[in-house]
Amino acid sequence: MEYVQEGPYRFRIRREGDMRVPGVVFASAELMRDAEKSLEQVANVATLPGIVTASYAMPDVHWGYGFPIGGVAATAVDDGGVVSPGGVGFDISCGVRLLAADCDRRTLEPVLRSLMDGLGRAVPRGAGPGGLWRPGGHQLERILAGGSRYAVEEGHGEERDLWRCEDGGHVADADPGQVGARARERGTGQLGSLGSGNHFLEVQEVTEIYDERVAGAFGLAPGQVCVMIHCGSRGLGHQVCSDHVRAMDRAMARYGIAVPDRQLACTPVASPEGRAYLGAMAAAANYGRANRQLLAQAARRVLRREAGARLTLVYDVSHNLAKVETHTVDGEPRTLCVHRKGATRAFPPGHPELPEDLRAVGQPVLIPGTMGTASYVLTGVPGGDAFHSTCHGAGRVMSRHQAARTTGGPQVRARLEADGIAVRPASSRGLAEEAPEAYKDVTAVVEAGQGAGLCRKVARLVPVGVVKG
DNA sequence: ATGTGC
Repeated sequence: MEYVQEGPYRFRIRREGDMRVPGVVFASAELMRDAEKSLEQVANVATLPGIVTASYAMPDVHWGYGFPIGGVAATAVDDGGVVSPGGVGFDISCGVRLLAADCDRRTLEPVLRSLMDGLGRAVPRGAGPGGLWRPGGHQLERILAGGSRYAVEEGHGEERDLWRCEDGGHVADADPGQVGARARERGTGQLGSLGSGNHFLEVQEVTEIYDERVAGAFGLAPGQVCVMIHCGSRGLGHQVCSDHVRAMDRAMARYGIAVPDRQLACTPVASPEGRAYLGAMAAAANYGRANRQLLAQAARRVLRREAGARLTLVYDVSHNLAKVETHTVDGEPRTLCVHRKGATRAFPPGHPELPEDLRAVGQPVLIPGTMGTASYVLTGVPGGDAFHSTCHGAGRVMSRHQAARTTGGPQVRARLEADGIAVRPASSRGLAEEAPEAYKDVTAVVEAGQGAGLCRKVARLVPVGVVKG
């Protein structure tokens, strides 16, 4: 796939063939070498009906189901624009929650071992069922409609948490009726669990602040202990995606839509199938939000008991979601369905959807690294391209299989512990698959995002202890 | 990501 460099962190794939818009990749020249493998997918997305401006790729882009992971695509709702489950991904509303503790790393040191043991016991993880709260009666229905808001109403959190959640903790327009029986069955036994793969709960330390004013508004200071949670909607989201991909695949032809890859199955946002998917997706997103809310409560209990520390929510944001938003296109305000898959919303200062106490500084953007490396807190910037979006993490360079062949669980654990990082893994193989060298350099990814004018660095956090899915 | 496959 051919491309031209347009700036130090910007590359363009020229519009040709069935592409309706060009492709734009935000990356350094070095990251572009990894990105090259998924440019075909960036170009395929550019053919979708109603797509506006460009098919975007973030610096951590890699191959995904239909759409690349690290892709952003917006379609015009009033102009036949489509919605595609592949543009959200299987793990609907997968995202990150960051909590700040009222203590620093030094005070934690003497209790670190018992703290990690406590977290290891308290946090359900790994493949399959097992969660903190098995919803009974109409509770699952309420979770699908109410997300974190309902979890807090049921006593799993503080009212203030909701101020610091994207969408106030629950996505409006959820339609639980579009979540099938199988998805519900899978979801009932997994609420309040990390899952597996790159999902984790980490105890971290703030080691660097790049912007004191913004960090202060986020509630972050040097040396401070934080807890970062990265997880999604488990089997429920996965089943919702599978069910609606199948339905759209069957319905697509009736709308006269042809796509270069079946995995791009889509129908107009305004079609019954499009509405059904968006309603089910919002319900799965609410399940994902409640999931992170419950895990945060478990972390709070353990930190209180083992370290006498209190956790305050910094923010909770998804990096797998489609949302109907208003953006200016060619000088006109347009209603767009913005697909962010492995891409994080990054609203700039002054955005009306931000809570009042964050309005002056912008939205916290939470970027999880790998087990052995740093994570970052960023903020949105004025004029940010790609419909106010940026990267979502390091992004894989090695397949799971390749990583497990290269190293073993015990080696990964030994290396991390030599670096002073305590590990509580779900499985040894999983640990090997998640070896830091299987990922890109998260620092290079974040630098490229900032260089491209998509976001700005606020703080760097390093792992102290990892509870691994 | 995922009861790691249709």
